[in-house]
Amino acid sequence: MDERGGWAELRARRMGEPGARETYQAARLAFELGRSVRELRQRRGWSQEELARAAGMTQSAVARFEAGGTVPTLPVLERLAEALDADLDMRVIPRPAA
Amino acid sequence: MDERGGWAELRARRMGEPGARETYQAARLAFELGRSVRELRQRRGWSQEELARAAGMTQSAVARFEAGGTVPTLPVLERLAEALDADLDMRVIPRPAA
DNA sequence: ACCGAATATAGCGTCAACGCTATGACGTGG
DNA sequence: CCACGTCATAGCGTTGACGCTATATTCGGT
Repeated sequence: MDERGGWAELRARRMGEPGARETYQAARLAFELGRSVRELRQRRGWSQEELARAAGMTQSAVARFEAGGTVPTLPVLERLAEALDADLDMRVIPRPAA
Repeated sequence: MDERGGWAELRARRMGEPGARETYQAARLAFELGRSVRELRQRRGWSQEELARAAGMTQSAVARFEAGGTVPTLPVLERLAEALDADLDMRVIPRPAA
């Protein structure tokens, strides 16, 4: 029954929980951010540990983040972006009033 | 000596602390996000309390956020954006390799 | 000056992200 | 098969965002 535990499981459960639509969105965002960071890292040929060092954290933290295990905070995102020579762009964009 | 305390003070101190450049950036981001949210809210003619209700929180929470008193988390940002009929856009943009 | 609405602060309990160390799982080259 | 590098998990203490209630401050209107 897919009882492997771990972050993937955790994430999946969060996304599935009803009534947590916003949390769902946040988890989704976290996941996508994780993916793009991983991509940038690999493009540089860096190991998680190298990135971790550059961003001032440990390999496990990077792994957790890339896997979408937790919803990251802005400071962490900022540090990762910085380490990857990237900019963290965030904005609240009003939807076109129908 | 401007010893009024409060979030503005807190924020200013954070931005000023040396060695915390990432935290500085995060605080800056938080501040700007707060401003844009406030703008959207006012454009709608909403009070903090109205927005708070729509976003599932209290007036004080909205005030704290708009003032940049704390670095907000993704779920909170998501809920605020949702309440304001807006989308939260985030991406890690690699700087053009010089 | 008074009143009521809107906003800013304060103080506090709770909970999840963060950061760490250690270890497991996986793969590859010797 | 074994050593090694990389990534995934686990467990745990610390810290700060979050959410609340209550109160202070500000401001416009009468």
